[in-house]
Amino acid sequence: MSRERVTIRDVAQRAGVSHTTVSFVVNGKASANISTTTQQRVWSAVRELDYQPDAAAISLSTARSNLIGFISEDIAAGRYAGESITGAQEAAWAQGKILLIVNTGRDPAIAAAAIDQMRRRRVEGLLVGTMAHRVVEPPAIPADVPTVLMNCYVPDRSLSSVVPDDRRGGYEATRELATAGHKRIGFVSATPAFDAPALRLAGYRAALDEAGLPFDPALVVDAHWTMDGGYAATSALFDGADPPTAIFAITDLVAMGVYEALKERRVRVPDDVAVVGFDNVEWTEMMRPPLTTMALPHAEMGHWAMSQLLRAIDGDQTEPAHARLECPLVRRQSV
Amino acid sequence: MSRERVTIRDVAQRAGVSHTTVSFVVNGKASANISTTTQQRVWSAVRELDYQPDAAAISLSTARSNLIGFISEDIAAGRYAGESITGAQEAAWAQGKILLIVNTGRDPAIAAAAIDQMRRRRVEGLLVGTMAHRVVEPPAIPADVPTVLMNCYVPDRSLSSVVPDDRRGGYEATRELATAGHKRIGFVSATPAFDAPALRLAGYRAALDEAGLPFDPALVVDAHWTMDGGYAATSALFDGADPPTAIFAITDLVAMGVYEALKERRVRVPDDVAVVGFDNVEWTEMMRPPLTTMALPHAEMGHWAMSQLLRAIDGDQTEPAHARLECPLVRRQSV
DNA sequence: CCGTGTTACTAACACGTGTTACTAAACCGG
DNA sequence: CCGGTTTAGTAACACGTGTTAGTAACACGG
Repeated sequence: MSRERVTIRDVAQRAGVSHTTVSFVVNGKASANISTTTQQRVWSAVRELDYQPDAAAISLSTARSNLIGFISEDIAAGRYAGESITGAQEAAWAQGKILLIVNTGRDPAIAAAAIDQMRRRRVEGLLVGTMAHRVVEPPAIPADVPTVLMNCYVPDRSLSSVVPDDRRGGYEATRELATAGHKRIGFVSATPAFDAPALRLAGYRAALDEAGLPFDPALVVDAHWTMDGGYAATSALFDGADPPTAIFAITDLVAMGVYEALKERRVRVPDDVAVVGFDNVEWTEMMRPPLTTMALPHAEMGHWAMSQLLRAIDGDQTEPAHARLECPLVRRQSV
Repeated sequence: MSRERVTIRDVAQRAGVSHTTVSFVVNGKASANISTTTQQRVWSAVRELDYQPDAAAISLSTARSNLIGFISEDIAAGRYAGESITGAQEAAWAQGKILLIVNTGRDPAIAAAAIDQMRRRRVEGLLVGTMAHRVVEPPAIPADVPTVLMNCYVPDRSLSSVVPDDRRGGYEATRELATAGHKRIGFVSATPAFDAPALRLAGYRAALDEAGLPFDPALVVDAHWTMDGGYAATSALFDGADPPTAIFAITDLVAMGVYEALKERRVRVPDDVAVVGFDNVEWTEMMRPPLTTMALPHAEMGHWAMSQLLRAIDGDQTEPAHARLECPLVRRQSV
């Protein structure tokens, strides 16, 4: 309020040089031009006046904003968005880029307005993330701003994207159970419009094959994507003949329902039946027993997406790239 | 990449007017100046060229960035940051302001660099949020950028702040138990360097007083701020003479430990002992029975903070303001 | 003393917008 | 037809930086 802004010209005046010289010194382009003594004079003037270059002026002049847009579907639902932001920021920070974040709350109007804002702000690239691994409509993004999708992808693969490797996750989860000696492994699945279920099922079958176990359709039950769903599906499984000795649950939430059903039947975990979940949500370690589960690599996806984006911005990479990131197995005590 | 940016001058040329006229029309300052027909010509040129004003140029020219800085301590820990962001963005969106978010991860170096960035970017205001309700060092923010603290405050109250009303939360939690007829209400507390414990304890005592119940120090036990802490404290309580019939747990996490200890002793919730938690973390509804708890108003704090900030930016409010926001009781089945 | 580099800078323009001060034309009452 | 007022617009500058092209001073070999 009190004092005016310090501009590059104030610094120049104080150092007794032109503003051009200050610009050269501050931006490190002084190597061959400016004498050492002058550079020192400039730097001390900068320090004395506490000079901060104006980002807007720089953007205008250089046509580089150093801004990265981050559009998230639902930033308040669980930790996923926070983790991707953390990962993305970490990769961006070193390059002096900063994140402009908009939470759309799944409202297409807000999403459209957000993209507009991003264009006005001249973001150098765009990160778009969804909560669940799924296919999305190509967002209405101008072709000249590089974009990377997180946890989702477009049908024609024309935009870079990074997703969790759900198939391998399903494989590893099942293998963990097979390795523990289980012969009858149930899969409590669910069928929303996401990609995860089919992929995890494929991984489940691959692991059975590898272990020489037969695939028994009776062991695969569809549940609702909820705790009650897991409860009901497990009950059905155990009401049938020859129930499983291990269960792979499509989701930690579903696994919670599995636990409920098992407890009700006085079936102990992991002694009588082993359970593996998926997602590694924050409360899995508080389940009794703590749930062994597959972690979703949100932070890693954020990091990968940003690294890829930075490459695209620098022009090092013009073709869209795609990655499937590993879902690490988190061993706890349910197997 | 292909086509050049369309500027205000392109629009002007297409509409056959000066760029000044376009500026007037676009910014709605044309009321008394520009004829209706000219305005229409300008608007259609804008649409035909898909003109988007350059935010950097506007910032430079008007000295208004329409940016709000948001500095968060740990954006990936739980939902708290996501909720505040949602609330803050909601309030900012209507005014065309957008959020510049930095996650410090509690690293003072990053926090300092973040504030530097914010200054360069000419943010119009700053929101600073912490995970736990506590006092903080005044951040090194230039005096001329309005700031609002979320979930924390500075000792001298020189910066606006909004915090949860933990005292009232403790009061309501305890009253809920007293109203249900409980005469001996235990308080499983904890003593980290946050403000919540003392405030909630004060509320607890106030509610006891109001209900005409005596304060018995033996019913207040200190636990670690963990699940095991809650377990140990509860065990101690029930090993003593005359155990409580209800427990107010300082935290949902602690309440989880309380549940554990009660289950082990075959004490049923809520039939034998009622429990109330605090925080309303996402998995409370998955506890058995679902936990009655006090919700932390993160989204509301974000909203309040942003509204306050916008008032300060507009100059409507020059004195720092402070708010304590209610923690709503979320009734489930543990009482 | 002359030409040729080299060193150490600076003048001037560009970036895209907002805004103030000014003008040319039209209108209007007498 | 004339002076004043309104209408409709524009020229020119400001914002703060980056950058290109150019210059003055000096060294140096011949």
